[in-house]
Amino acid sequence: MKTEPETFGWQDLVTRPQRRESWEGVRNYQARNFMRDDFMEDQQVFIYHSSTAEPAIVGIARVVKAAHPDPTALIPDSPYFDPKSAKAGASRWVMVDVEALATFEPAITLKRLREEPLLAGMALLQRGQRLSIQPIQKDEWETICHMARLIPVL
DNA sequence: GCCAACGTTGGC
DNA sequence: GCCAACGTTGGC
Repeated sequence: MKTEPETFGWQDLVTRPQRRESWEGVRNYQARNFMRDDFMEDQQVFIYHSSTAEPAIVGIARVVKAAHPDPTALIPDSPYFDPKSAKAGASRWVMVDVEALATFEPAITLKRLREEPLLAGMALLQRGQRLSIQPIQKDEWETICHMARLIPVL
């Protein structure tokens, strides 16, 4: 799951009550469908910082609540307001709730990801890939988990 | 700030 | 339903 740390970063998640937050604001159908169809409770996800000086995978979170309607689509003042949802009277977007589990120390930079041959096929690294929610293969997950120390968040 | 690569919109 | 114009993403 990508996020811009200036808006909502790993440290923000870690310092939330119970280290949990609703992942609101995803406004792309394909990304939404990944959350809706593929995100099971207890599943683990990588959190990635984008649009920052050192883009990197920064930690692992766990899905604590599967996809449910994202109400920010109905709030006119929200940056995630969606007129079509408002007109229909129901949000067409979903969010999942996640809980911070462990921090990569050091964070695994995009540069290092690109340098790892085993990750050549990883979705994130493909040309033109911009989705804020992306699938990852089990072997890619394992490879990445071994690229840095994992410090449990507590 | 540039710009490639998409995704979305809306006139027809 | 096509597709040009426009908007967004995100690394660099």
